[in-house]
Amino acid sequence: MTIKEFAHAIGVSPATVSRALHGRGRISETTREMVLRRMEELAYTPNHNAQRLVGARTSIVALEFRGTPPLLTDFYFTQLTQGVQEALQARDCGLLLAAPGGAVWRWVSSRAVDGVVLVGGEGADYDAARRIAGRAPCVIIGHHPVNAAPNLGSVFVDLRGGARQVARVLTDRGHRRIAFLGGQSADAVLTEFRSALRQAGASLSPELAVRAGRTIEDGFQAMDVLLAGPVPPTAVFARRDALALGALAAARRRGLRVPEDLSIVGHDDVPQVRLTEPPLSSVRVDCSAVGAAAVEILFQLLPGPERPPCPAALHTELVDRGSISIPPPPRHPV
Amino acid sequence: MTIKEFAHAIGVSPATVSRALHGRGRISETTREMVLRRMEELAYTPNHNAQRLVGARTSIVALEFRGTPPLLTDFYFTQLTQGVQEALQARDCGLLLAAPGGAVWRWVSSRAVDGVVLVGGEGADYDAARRIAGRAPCVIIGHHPVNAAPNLGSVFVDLRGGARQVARVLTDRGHRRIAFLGGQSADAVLTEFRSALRQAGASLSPELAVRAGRTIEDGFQAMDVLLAGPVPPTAVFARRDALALGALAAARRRGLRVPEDLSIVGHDDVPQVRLTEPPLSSVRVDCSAVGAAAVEILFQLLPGPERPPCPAALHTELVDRGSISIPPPPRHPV
DNA sequence: GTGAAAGCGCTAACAA
DNA sequence: TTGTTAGCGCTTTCAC
Repeated sequence: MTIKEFAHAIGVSPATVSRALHGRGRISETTREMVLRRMEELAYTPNHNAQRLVGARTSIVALEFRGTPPLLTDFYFTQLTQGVQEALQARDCGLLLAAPGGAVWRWVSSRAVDGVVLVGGEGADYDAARRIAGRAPCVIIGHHPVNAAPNLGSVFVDLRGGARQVARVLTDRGHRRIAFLGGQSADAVLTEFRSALRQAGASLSPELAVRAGRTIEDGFQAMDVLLAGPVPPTAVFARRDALALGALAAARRRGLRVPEDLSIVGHDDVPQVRLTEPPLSSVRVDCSAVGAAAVEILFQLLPGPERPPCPAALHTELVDRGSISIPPPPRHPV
Repeated sequence: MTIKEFAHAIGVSPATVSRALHGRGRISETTREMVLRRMEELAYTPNHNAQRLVGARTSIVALEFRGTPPLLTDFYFTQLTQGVQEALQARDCGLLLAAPGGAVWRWVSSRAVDGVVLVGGEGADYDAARRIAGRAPCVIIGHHPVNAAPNLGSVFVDLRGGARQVARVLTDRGHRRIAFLGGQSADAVLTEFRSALRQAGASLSPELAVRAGRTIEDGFQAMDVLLAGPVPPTAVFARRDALALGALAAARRRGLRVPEDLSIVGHDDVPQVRLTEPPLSSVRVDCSAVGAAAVEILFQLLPGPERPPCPAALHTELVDRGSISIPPPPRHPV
């Protein structure tokens, strides 16, 4: 049923129906109610495409994940998506899940969506974001605030807090030989962890900062090598929980007790870390909140490109579940 | 840029541009190539809404999850979504992730999408599916084939194979006292498991068929009660991996070895079951394939409501990782 | 093989 | 307060 047919059926003009529908324009409360009521009865729904064609308000937002495809990080994907989903739903907006690899551009340029949330992987994604922002409001989620640009907002997870906390807890309990697993050398977690250790009078030995991959197997390998070294670490901080799980397995394989012989801390706090024995301590990132924040910013951007976007920061914190202990007495004189 | 402006800019009529774009209608190869080339140059993209308004081909499909929100089952969500996503991408279609609770109806009735994949929870969802099918092609994913209806297809996971396999493996290894955790009494897994046990000369004692919940904690509680009984089971089949994980914990708590003292088999094969010691055997369901199959069916439905839809079945199979053993020698005379 | 024109369903000026 | 009308950008007959 079209608006014309419907309007005719209830004895008003299309314009009146439209006005009743949006509350805009002058219309009497009586007519408005009548139209709305009969809309229910006749099950009339306005055509979404026609509405968008004439430039109606924003109704669909696209979400795209850049960067490496999810791994154990499925949790990340689920949580973030759910956060975005719920926030959009509260605003009566739909979520278009764009395929990885730049599909979002198609939806933006064809005006199928009127906003974009981009989950950034690496640096190059910022260029993509700026390009998109030229066409529609865009919010990029990353680990760093983005230079303000018209139509471009950003939400970033400030990874430093959690890293600092881990450094503090480990050093406080007396650890001095501490390892770090995973992450690029420019990674914020590593950087912050290293400097926090230094501040605490400890330090991160170069041979204990391992650039591992992202799987459990990677974590196992890396930890196994470390434990085979002359002076193995008494604690390890893994940039991803998967690596931490691998480290746990490696320790077990060598007959080490966790946390008595080796303290382990992960990062991201995926559900899996609660299943091990002992449950692993991990740095929590509230992905759902990140998604919600992104939508929040996006809607601040909507009024127009004039408004200067303000990057929103979310912080991380250590959740200690008991895989951290004091270091064991040295087996070799150091 | 509109088609009019673009057409004018390259010296042809809008109609020609449209023809070049779709390959339909009479158009010379030369013009076609020229238009396409200049489209790239001038970065013209047709307006998606206008295209849909005039009733163009299908370009967006909605996906909605009914039923209980994901738990440990996040994996289910991720995999299924990914399967749907990839299949749609291959057909150059977009994915609208509808909010749980019926949001999909809005997108269908407003013609924002031209197809729907519904992931059913309980029975009532079939009515919703039929209602949707009245407006747009719809495929429902469930555990049972759906009565053919115009415009309505179905993909179902045939749960029987896996259940039968579990029954066979357990009885073959000599188990006679076997427990079942979770699931409604009408659940296909339970039904099939019971009848397969019977065929093998074993049986499922009523007191060992426990209607547990869906969390790890639920599994722990239920298993704990069973193990406290006078003649505890030597093997347990859990309807969900979460329950199996709980059962494992309960066994551990009582000092039982797995699988020597208690064999455990889960269902769904979520990644978590590989992390335990020993890794749990589980019945695998290929959710990604289910999603892809749904899209496949959906596109068979598109030509029109005439075509009779044929329910697609996917089967389950046991993945044995080593949490199944022969039963321990009886501690009490039976 | 190509162009002109009608119309998809809606909103927003402008009239009444 | 309500109705009339002119497009929004596209596809698709129908002429040429």
